[in-house]
Amino acid sequence: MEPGCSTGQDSILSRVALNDNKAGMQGLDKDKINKIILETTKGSRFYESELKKERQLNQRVEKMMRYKAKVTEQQIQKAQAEVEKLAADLERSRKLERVIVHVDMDAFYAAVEMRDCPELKNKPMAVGSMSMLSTSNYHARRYGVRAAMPGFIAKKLCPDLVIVPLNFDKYRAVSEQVREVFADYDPHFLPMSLDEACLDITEHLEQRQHWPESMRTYQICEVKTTADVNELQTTVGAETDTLSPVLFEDSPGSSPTVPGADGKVEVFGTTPEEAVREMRFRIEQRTTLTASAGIAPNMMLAKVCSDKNKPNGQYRILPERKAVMDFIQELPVRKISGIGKVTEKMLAALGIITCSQLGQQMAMLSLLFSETTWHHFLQISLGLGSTHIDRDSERKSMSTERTFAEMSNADEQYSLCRELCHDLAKDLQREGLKGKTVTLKLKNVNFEVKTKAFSLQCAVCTEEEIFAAAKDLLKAEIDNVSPLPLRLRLMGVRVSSFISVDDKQPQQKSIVGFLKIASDCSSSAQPSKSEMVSVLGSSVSLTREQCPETRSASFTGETSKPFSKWRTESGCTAEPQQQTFFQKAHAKRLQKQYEQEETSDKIFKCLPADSTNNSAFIVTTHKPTVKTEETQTCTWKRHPDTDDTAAKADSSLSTTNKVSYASQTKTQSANMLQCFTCPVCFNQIETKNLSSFNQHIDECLSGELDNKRTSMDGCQDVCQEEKLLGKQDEAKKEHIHHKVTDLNSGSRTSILKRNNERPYTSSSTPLFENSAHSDFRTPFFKRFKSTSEKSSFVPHEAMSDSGSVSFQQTASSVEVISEPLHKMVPILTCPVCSQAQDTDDLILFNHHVDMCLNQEVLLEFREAVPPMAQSDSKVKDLEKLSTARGKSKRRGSSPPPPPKKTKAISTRHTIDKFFKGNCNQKF
DNA sequence: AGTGTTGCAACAT
DNA sequence: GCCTAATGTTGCAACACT
Repeated sequence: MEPGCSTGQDSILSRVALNDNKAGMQGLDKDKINKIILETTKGSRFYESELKKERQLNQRVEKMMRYKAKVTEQQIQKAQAEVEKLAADLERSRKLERVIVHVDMDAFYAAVEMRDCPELKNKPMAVGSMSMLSTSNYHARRYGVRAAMPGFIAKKLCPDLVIVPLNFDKYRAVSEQVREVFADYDPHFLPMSLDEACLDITEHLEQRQHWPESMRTYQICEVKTTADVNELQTTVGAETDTLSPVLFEDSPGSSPTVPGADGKVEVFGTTPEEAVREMRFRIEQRTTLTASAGIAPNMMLAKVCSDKNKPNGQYRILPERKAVMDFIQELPVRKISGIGKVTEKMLAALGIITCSQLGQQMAMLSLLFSETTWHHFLQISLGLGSTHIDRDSERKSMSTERTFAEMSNADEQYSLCRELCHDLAKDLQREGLKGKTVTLKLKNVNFEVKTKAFSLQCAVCTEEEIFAAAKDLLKAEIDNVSPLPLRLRLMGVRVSSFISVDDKQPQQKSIVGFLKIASDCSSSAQPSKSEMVSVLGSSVSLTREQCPETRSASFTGETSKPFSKWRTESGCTAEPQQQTFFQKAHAKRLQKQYEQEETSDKIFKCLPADSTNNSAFIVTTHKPTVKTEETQTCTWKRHPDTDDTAAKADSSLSTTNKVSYASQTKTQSANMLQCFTCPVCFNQIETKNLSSFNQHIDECLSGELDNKRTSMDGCQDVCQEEKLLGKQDEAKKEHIHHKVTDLNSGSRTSILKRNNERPYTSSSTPLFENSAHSDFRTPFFKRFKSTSEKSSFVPHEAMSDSGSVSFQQTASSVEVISEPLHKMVPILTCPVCSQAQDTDDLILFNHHVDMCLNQEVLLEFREAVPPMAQSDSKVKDLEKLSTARGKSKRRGSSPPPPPKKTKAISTRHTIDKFFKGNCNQKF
């Protein structure tokens, strides 16, 4: 046996054996079940693979223990001080006022199948295939059959098991019904998966206090499943006494739907428990399916609570520190979302099983685990979690993968690869996504998984483009094992690093490209959604030919006609289908687009007017050949507790020359009056349907409105502004003025300070070393300041020389932002016409630039635009690909990626949903 | 040489 | 005989820049 391989049967059992950490699985004959599982699985390649993983994990544990043995008392003391300090900080920031609810449908897929096929109700059944089960009903769980178990093993455990194939369309439809109920309690609820969601019902509860009883009264329609469940309880209960008492018994807060109650009414109270009981009642009435819920002051606790009284039950942790700590004390760490098999084992090796033990060993944990990880542990031990439900997390990647019987033939492998690329391309195009990284995932017959990624210069979304990269990665792997065949059991293709609106210059259909009739270089038949968004968001993109003498200076007014050198980068152009685009677009996309613009830290915005009428001038310059990015951003970050109309001005000068105009309008719900910003004339158009808005744009494009709107003088704009403001409430008007004032009073220093508030995107390389604490740990881990400390520092860009130069350049072009303007009158020079503007009002100035820019765009358009040089970057990608075999290539220091904002609602659980952080260990 | 950035692999649900 | 599929986050090391 090799060193560190102490894995015996007991150890491997933790991997392959029954995991009864699931509702309905208590009191089973685990030994008997495990014996069957082990007999079935032993000797298989899967088993061998699990053994290998187990050995690796054991080695990790041993390494950790060896390090632990070397830790000195002095180190522990020092660490203890740090832990206590952070704990005190965290304690101070504890928030108990939100009422967070986590709802989880009971055995969802199985319940849906049982509902639709009554014969299944009293049989042990599972949903999935012989290869893998997704879930099982409570009958099947009595036999040890559970989710993530292969069907063939389940059949050994329960020969009568009925396996029903998955039917996602059906589950999606039911999920939609459930979500409609959720939306009544929190319109911003966060779906975690088809059967799970997190809600913040704080506001609902406030309103509910004033509701008359009639609004809390529901008529009971008898739900058959309840009767059946009761029947089931009797039946199953008769079979075994070990059935969990909560399994089929209504818990105190559970659904009031009882047999014989048909036609009666049920009145729900105003407490959180009553509101959640009502929600579950309504779900059951609507779908005849039951749900369980957890109510707590944060998401982490709510998630744990929802499991507490499963099925068909609920549990609440009162919003008091003591209640939280009492709940946490004896809670096994494995119950916490984010602590998996590996972490559980690592902690168990340290004698940590419960959350209170976790708290007791924090000093040691801080020495053994990375900063992120131990911070996460500390939060758990204090019962802290996220109190803010963020629905805006966007999709980061998209992939498709397939498992199959052994495939060793290279031709077949390439053909499958192409097939996967085809499917993925379709999915990407459906969601309008393009990404720069293509990853190939391979699993060989020994269950060894390997992923190989390749980053392209150009974002891709077509089958050919993806396949071009994927097939090379595959070839590299085939060559690697040659002359032996590559024996695969799984292949997957993923595309990630989605480009943001700002980033997609080389491919983005500018309004010019969009209007130009030309063939689509990307061979993508359909315009992507992002493209639609970019048009809808009125994003006009021009790219200037690289021209050093006009770079940067163009914004200072030193160059007389800087924009004359701009041309469109519209290699990917579309048919003039604007009508179709607009018709297809949903108002939400406009909103999303605005948010994208707002959160991008690589844009310069003179001033967004307000949240409902947001017009911003964005200037970024990039010089692709220059390695250092000259970017400086000034951000007025939205305070989380304030309203959503963040006053914000970002300035940046980086090195590709790019000007884009973006304007966005916050929209209302579909059939309400909506306000759109015309991408041509920038007028605010109020309309109930997009068609009339489209018509308006058509008119603008045809020049009719263009002619009508010849004046660019401030008066007209003021009138328009006033007109608009008149339609908003006074508060918003006030807000605009406030923002202008805020901008004007911002001195350079204050801007830099505010810049610190810019949220840090996650970086594996911390920015600031904590010398005070790093001394004794640095050899093993890089130690850095805690997040809270980081925020008090000036961001690295702000401190860099190039950053300050860039800032000044920016500042000189938009003096409004850089000097204490309440003391001086700014001179605003239009970067398009180079004329000094006789106004200090940024709104007016923006309007002027909008118009100038627009004139330029239309002029360019009329003069027929040369095709973009996108092919250059494609050639580069090909060259890069050809040299990529077997070894990863590092890219040069290109500008950091801006926050990726693509549309998506994550339907997966992520640790981050419950905390901020992950659990990767150092060992 | 020190530090920031990027890509990959591992680990999580 | 047979052990899924999709997606997110982080640590670490290699690379690039100053």
